[in-house]
Amino acid sequence: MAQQTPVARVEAPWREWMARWPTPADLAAASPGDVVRAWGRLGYPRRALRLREAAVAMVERHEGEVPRLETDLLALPGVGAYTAAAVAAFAFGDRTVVVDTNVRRVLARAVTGVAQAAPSLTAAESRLAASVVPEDPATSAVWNVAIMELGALVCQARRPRCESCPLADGCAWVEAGRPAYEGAVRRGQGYEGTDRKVRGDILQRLRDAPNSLPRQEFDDIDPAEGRIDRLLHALITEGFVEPLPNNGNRFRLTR
DNA sequence: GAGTCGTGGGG
DNA sequence: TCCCCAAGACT
Repeated sequence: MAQQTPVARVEAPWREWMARWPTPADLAAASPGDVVRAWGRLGYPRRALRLREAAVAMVERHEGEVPRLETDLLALPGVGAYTAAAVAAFAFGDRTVVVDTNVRRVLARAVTGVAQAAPSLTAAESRLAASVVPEDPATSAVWNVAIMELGALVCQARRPRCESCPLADGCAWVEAGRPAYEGAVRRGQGYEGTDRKVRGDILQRLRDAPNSLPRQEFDDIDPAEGRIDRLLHALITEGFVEPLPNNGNRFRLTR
């Protein structure tokens, strides 16, 4: 849930989710529509589908348990390098190299001396991150938590709190006078008028509908000819939506 | 490797 | 108001 979504916004939906589906087997038994509804407006709803698929995989391949090995975690749907390392470290205390946006920013500043990390993770960053994780497993687990929290709470993107930072002494960025970022500009995401916005609007209506909706219910979402149908069918292909078996003009979240 | 994929809040 | 950014993953 926290992939690309602020942790503070995740907490409430996460608690409800865990109360409803405490184990992988519980989640695996839910329908795609149920999990997409419970996901609500957290964003990137395909994460909800993948989380459910991961639960299915855990039941099938890991006796309903969350696997401990990073390689097994990586093989789960929706689990990439960051999440696999994070689960192995935070849940099991193993020595992994956790590199998320917070860790990247802390290392960019404290070690490399620049205001922010590159737009996407580079090989050099991965090497740097690996080189600073302590060898001892127990110590490394604490390290991973600490550097990530430091980035989230102190070494923040918009407002670095260098006054209260334990690394301020010896921070390369502070020593350089906190120079502004001069690198490739992250391309603006943009949202209004994009496919993502329209997809989001379609899904929101389907989440809010207790049962199914006729195709015309989406007409006012976007004026472009054919766009609604194109995106609606993409959502069907991706497993979010299904047409009613006996009426192809009505749609609902997948049951 | 660049594009795509949601949504909301803080500066 | 607008813009940036948020515990990334996948194609």
